[in-house]
Amino acid sequence: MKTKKELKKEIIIQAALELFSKKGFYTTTIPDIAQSLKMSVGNMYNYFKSKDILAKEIIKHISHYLGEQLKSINEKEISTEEKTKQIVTVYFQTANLKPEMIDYFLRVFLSNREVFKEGCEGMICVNDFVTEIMIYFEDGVKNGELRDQDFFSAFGLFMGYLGGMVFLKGENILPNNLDSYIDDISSNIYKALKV
Amino acid sequence: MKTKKELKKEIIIQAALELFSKKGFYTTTIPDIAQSLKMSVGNMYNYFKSKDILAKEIIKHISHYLGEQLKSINEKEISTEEKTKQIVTVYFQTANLKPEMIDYFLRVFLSNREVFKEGCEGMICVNDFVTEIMIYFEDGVKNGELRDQDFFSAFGLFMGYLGGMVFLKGENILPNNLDSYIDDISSNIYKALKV
Amino acid sequence: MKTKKELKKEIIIQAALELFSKKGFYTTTIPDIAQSLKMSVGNMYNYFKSKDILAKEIIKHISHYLGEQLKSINEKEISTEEKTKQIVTVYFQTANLKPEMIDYFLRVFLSNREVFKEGCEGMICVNDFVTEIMIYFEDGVKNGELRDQDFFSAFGLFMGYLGGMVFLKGENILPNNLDSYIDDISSNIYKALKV
Amino acid sequence: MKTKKELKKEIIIQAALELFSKKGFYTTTIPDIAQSLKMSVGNMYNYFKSKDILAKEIIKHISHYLGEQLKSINEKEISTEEKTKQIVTVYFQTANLKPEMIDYFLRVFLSNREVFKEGCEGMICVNDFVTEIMIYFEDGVKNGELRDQDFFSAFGLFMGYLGGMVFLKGENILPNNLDSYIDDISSNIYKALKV
DNA sequence: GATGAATGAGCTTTCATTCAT
DNA sequence: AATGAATGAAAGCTCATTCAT
Repeated sequence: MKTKKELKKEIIIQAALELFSKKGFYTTTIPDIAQSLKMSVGNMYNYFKSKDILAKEIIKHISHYLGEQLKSINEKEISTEEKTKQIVTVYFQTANLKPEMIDYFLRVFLSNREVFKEGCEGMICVNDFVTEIMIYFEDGVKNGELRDQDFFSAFGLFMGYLGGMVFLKGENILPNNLDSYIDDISSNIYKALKV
Repeated sequence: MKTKKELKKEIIIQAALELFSKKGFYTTTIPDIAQSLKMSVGNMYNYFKSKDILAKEIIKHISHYLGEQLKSINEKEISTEEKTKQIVTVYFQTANLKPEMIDYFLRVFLSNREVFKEGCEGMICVNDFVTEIMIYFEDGVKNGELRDQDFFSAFGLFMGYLGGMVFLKGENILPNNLDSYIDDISSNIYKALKV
Repeated sequence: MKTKKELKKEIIIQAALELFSKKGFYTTTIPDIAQSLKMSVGNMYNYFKSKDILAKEIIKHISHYLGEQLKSINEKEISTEEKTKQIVTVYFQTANLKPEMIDYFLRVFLSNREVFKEGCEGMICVNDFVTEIMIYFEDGVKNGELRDQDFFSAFGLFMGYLGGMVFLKGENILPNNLDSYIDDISSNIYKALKV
Repeated sequence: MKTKKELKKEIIIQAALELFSKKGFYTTTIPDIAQSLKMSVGNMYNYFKSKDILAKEIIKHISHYLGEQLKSINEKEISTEEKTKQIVTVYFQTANLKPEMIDYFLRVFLSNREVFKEGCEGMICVNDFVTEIMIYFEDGVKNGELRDQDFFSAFGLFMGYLGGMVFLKGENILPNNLDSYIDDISSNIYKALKV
């Protein structure tokens, strides 16, 4: 069971996540976060020893959340083609319902290497999420639906494509909402990856 | 002919581009840039009135450079399939030879929206580049090779995919060098977009 | 009752007032003020959000102080002639005992309009003080001692004259101390204003 | 006859006077002045060795100009009462036609002591002007119209009063234009000074 | 005389972090 | 756990002045 302290940490993570994703890492200050929680600056440091550490906890939190979503898809008894569509759907749903998560991933985690350099080497901090994509891919290859190409080429396609679309949406460049692209995009991806 | 001042501006742009892409926008200071050029801080401001303005000039510079590359491909009398491959090749070549450009695009321009908000609305600052992708796509549709889908879906695929791969490379996650993925990736993209 | 923070703000106001009036607004730096209080520069900003805001608080403080002095004179049951003399006396006393106040008024507030433009429109920031002069004048007119001329003409005489004398004193141009002029000056003023 | 250099110096003085009086001494930069004259920054320094020196030349220029005006009044064969009125008139006329002069006097010269400390000790830089006021006063005493009081008390009244009125005008506080106050004010002054 | 690039000291302001309470 | 005052380093930017041309 979660301790009181753990619960408060989660509340802080959520508030910080929203601010970082909206305003950027460097333009969000610790006082900003504290104030949004009506908490004192000093007390924040009782929960997270530094701004950087907080940032790293957030990306782990996001990775865990997304990983859980994908896991439940991977466990279904459906074709890889269908899984592809469901993953795209879940990703866009998250972008719609919890846009701060995807934004954080794209604009904070991927962009501020210096912050995550120590403590998130490789893909440590997004392990939960990457692992599930890997499982999706390997299952697809095993069951004969997907070509056995280099995993990273497939991963780059998947993540780059989806990230790119959410990014374009965030810039108000897309004429339609994300959902309307689900068919096109999952079809594009599946065509690219299938045998 | 370029004035002395214009030449110096380009030298500054190059130095700043390298530092921003390597260390990030907020962690690179004007003194950093000045020092790397053995120039005084004050004099920097004779060329660019603010750090933000410098950042915007850089992205325009990059967009122009990439746009020119793509333009020469678009003008060739070759199939869209071949163009696809050449675009991927040029992009990865740039990522190899001038990695700071792609990095800047991915990690500075796309991530620090507050910096580019004013002055780069929509895609103004990357117009040269986006236009060429648009031409590539429309030509492909016209000559019957590509499906007539929403441009942004295609654009997101292209840019997200390539950006994602370069990103993974930057993280030292890819086991092989970028060139070795050219065939896989251009083939994946073409499969995704063709009729 | 005053909070600790309010008390500290007053201490800062006093220190800044002394420095601004002695050295001028632009030639006094925030580090100067902080150092005179053995306080850190950053902490100054916990009390006043900017140098300009500090300057505005100071003039309000002075106006309030002088206003209170005049108020107690206005409330006395004495002739306007006597009031005139007492006002001159109080003004010169302040110039002697708290010269920084009169100096600030003359040399910082009246001279650096760009600083006080926003937030001190009209006479907002010196309202307490001006109001009492207005009451003095109107009472004098009502009781038949003073001519009913345009208030500003009378105000300009009063304030210009007194300010001018203090200024001359500050320049070490006056051969005698201010007090020795009280009779001459209050008599000059009264002669100028009486019916 | 004036040399070319002297003429150019006067042009610079006029431009600087306008800017200093409008924007203040510290908020007007040498580039500002140079630009307003379409002159290079470096060349400015061929005429005035520093910003401070320029400021001092300007006040001497103003004092000379006003002194000439007063001199012509002092030389007239008219009563001191009439002279009083003419002096007020000339002062207000200047405030209307060349407001930058009076503004400079009030807001730059009188307020930024640190600038004029060296080189304008006492009243050196405004000697021409003060001398004429002194002559006006002494003549008035000699011919029996004015009381023989301390000169500075009279001077403070005159200058403080007039300065105060122009100041109030500059603040848009006076409901009427300055000319309409001439009678009131010269009468107030004369009443204050006469025997 | 004229130009304007170059210098560098110094300013205001911010902010992660600490610490006394 | 909680507060928020305090610290101090560092950032972006300005500007009087100089100097090579």
